[in-house]
Amino acid sequence: MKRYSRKREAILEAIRSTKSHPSAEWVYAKLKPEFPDLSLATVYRNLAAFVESGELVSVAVVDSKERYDADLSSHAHFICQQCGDVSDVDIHGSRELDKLASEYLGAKVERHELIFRGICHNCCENSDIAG
Amino acid sequence: MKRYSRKREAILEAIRSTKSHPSAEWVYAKLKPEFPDLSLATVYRNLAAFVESGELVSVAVVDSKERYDADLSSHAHFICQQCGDVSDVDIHGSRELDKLASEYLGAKVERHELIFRGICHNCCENSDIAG
DNA sequence: AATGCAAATGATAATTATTAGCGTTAAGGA
DNA sequence: TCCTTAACGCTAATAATTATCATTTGCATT
Repeated sequence: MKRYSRKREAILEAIRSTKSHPSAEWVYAKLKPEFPDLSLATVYRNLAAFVESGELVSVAVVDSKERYDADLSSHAHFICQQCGDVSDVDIHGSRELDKLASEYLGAKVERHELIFRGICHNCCENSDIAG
Repeated sequence: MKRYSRKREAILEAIRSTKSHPSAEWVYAKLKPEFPDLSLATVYRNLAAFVESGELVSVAVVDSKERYDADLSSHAHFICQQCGDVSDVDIHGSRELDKLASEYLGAKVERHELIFRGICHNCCENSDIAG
């Protein structure tokens, strides 16, 4: 039977509170002050459970670290190759695409993800100054 | 100065020889018989160098393992969530998309990747038999 | 309120892909 | 042939994630 857990709730809320698509480590650091006895394992455990249950989505792995998103609407992402920042791109993927791919492959296509890569606005400016 | 290396050539050729989008480990296993003194570190080193130089592309990380592609044309991929198989989907991404995202973000968008996820044809059939 | 069961947790050891360090080998210009 | 150093093999190190297990705690039942 599934039981209530204040920490679990806080972990979900932490992801929901930001558009930065955080990592497990980020969540841990954010909640540690409020929950001094929080264990990193609990963060990993709950994040995995939330992805499993569909309440969170894994967006990408950036610098070897998995990044999560609580925004379940179909949208694209941009990843800065310099600073690792992950941001939303409001281009909505159509179910049509999944259908197209499904017919092409003869597979059961459940979803797709669209990821742009490049250098973000901030990093562009900074390299301007440096260069 | 860059020097010739038979092993390096073989590593690139191994990736080029298949549409399976192999991992470093796969390349190592494939070449080990022909090069008994091949080191796994050499495979990793050369794969990273090829990605750096643009001769290979990193497609995705599947089951914690990085997967490579020698097909540099812009195309999408499908990843089976059951068996980890990675296959091509001949939907070509347009430069228009990158431009759109670039304007949306004010960033320098270099490329994008489109990844479909689901259950591949084979795994669908097998689960039919099993169920 | 006390009790009992199993879910949830904390702490930490284990796992594992990848990278770094370092001494050796060998490509290829002089 | 000699010399420089790129490329290599070997292996230790790194680091994110997972597994293990003893303890804690939510909550249904008494």
